[in-house]
Amino acid sequence: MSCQELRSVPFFAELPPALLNELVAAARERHYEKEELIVLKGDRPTALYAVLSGVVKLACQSPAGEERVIDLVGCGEVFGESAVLLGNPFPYLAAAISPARLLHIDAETVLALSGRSAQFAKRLMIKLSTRLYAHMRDLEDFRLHPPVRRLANYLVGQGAASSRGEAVISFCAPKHVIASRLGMTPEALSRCLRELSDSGAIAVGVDHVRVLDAGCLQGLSGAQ
Amino acid sequence: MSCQELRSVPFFAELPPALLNELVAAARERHYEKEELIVLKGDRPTALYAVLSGVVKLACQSPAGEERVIDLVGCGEVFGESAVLLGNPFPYLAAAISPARLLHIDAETVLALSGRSAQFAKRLMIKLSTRLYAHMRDLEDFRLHPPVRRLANYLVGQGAASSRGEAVISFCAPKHVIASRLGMTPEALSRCLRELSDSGAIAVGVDHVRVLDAGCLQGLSGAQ
DNA sequence: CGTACCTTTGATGTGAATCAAGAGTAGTGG
DNA sequence: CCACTACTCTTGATTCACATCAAAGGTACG
Repeated sequence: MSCQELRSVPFFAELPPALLNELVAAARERHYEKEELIVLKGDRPTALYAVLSGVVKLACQSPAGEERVIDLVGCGEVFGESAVLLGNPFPYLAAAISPARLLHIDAETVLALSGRSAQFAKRLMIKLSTRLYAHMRDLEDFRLHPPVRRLANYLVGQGAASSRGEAVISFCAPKHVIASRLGMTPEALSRCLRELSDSGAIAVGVDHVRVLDAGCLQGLSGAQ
Repeated sequence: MSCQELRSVPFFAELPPALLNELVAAARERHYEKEELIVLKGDRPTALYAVLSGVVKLACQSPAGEERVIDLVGCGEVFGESAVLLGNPFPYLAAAISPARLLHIDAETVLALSGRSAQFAKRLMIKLSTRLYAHMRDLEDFRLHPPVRRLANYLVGQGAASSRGEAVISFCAPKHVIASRLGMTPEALSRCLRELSDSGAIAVGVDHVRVLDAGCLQGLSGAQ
């Protein structure tokens, strides 16, 4: 583990070298196979996790055992901070969707640093607040937007808005996982994609979407 | 404004006197009428809010203008921290449900203190994490539990579990507001209350619920 | 006492889940 | 290289839970 690698994760990127060294000392790298579990719902938090490569899903499970994907966390992202800070059991399960390399950063160290370094505390506060905002958007989406609009929102959020020409968004997971993330069944996602493609806003490929009319998408997605 | 009053808000209760004095200096009290707006969705955050008395609803609005209650914040609670820390526009609207007294604590001061005091930063991190956990539970509820179960969860969360005898839970807002908070129509809430009362778990009063069989409620609510 | 609002109850409608095939797309082994 | 199997994805038919609509109690307040 090198400082270099740690700096590739935006969450850590701007921290001063002294802190990075402490974090590196508290970190260990681990490889996960496709579908391998990382944490179970209810586990005591022993580490903060950073995804170096691959994709990880966070999900909750119904009593019947079906699972709903809460979020997909990709390369360079971090998860588990709130559990570590609170010391509460993880409220969700985490599992690798593809083969993945993760960094485990010892919970004790994170906790200690959060008390000792104002800069680190600041990063944590910003990360927590950002996550909270994201969750609020999700909750709002679920509570007042129909599936098509949730899909449009998702595509816009994935960068459909960025280029004015034809942006291409590739799915980081099989469609049924994306469907679950968006709170629908695979069948529903399929129909929503078709609806958007019929309206000319997008062209659907096997594992990607080509954005033809970003304006239309954004109109649907409610962004001004 | 006195330190005494500030200390009545759990969020501030354990802070050292020096900090409390700074906070008091940055605080001003304001009264709101029933239904008066406190912040609009999209407002720049100018303060952290603490509820001294009354009840405040946080809500989002659909394009059509109907609103969905995200949370009800009562006496001794605090809201707006994430907006202040991030400096992002408020993602929801806040309005008094009943006549209310609020404390506005200047955003600049909050921001400055969060950088200067490890203790204050810690409180903020814990508050943010706790809120995140609450949101996760909400999202889970919406995504995989039917209305009756959401109601049961809510009642248990309100303290139905505490006493083993007959707990009484009084609604802090008119039923249609509670209904919105629980993601249902007033009609649906009415039917859910009836269902629980028919099953003998609760007895429904005008503005309260008497819990007769906490075990049954908790069984429904999924808590072990 | 009457008006206005909140709540309950019943009848109806609809969006999305579920159920059930079928079509496309890999991976495997002959 | 081509069949064979196992998925994943799409499409259509059906069902169901909840929202919506409509109207009738209740309750509070002037």
